[in-house]
Amino acid sequence: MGLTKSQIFSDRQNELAQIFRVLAHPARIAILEYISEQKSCICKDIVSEVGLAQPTISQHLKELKSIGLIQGEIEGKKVCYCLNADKWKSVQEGLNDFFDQTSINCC
Amino acid sequence: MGLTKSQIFSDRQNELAQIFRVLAHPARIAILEYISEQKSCICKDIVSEVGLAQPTISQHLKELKSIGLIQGEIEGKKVCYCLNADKWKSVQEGLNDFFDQTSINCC
DNA sequence: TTTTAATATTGCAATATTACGATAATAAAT
DNA sequence: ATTTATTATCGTAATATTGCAATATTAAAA
Repeated sequence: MGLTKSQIFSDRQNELAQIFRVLAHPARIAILEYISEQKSCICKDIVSEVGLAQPTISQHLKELKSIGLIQGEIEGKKVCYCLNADKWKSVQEGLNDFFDQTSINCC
Repeated sequence: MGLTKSQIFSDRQNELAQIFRVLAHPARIAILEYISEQKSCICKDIVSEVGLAQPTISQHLKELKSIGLIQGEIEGKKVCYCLNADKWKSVQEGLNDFFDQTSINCC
């Protein structure tokens, strides 16, 4: 079918999966790495750096914004993207909680 | 198109994305959590616990196995699944490296 | 105010993923 | 040997994702 049955899972499970999903594309990894390396993080520069078409990058940026990992500040006709440090930290902590709580209790 | 252009990204970026992709489904989160909670972790039990059809669970288990997060031991006609503790730890460390290295250097 | 530059949105084609019925494979139980 | 139980695989339908050309939007520059 292709339709994830989200309703049978807990909110926490769906939220975790959603975070993983946003990170589950090499272009979005590359964008995050590039943004974090640069002082200036203009969309146009991301396009040339990553090597995908501008609408494609814009779409990936939208997904990263959807969970708050990055934020875009409008500066004239440019948009300056940067990481959201607080969200970045809290996502990392959330994932660590998942890894820690899913302890080993093997057969 | 629907075809990720993996060749324009680094191995590391593709590998990270691949790990995130495998974790990016609530059923697989639920399976990992359930396996870790149980002493015995037979496929049939996962099917009743998670609430998806047996072929669907089998497919999800295959994906989790593909990156080594779980392993299945054949016991007669049953298969006993458990977490791979070493891989679990190394994946967690790899993701933490990514989060730490992607430092904040904002505009 | 027209042009130019930067970014977002829309529409669409192609591939990927999800889910499950049907069926195969395997091994224990009868 | 046949049946039963457990898991894996195949085939297929439906939804999701990826990527980009075309176009819209917005604001600076000329």
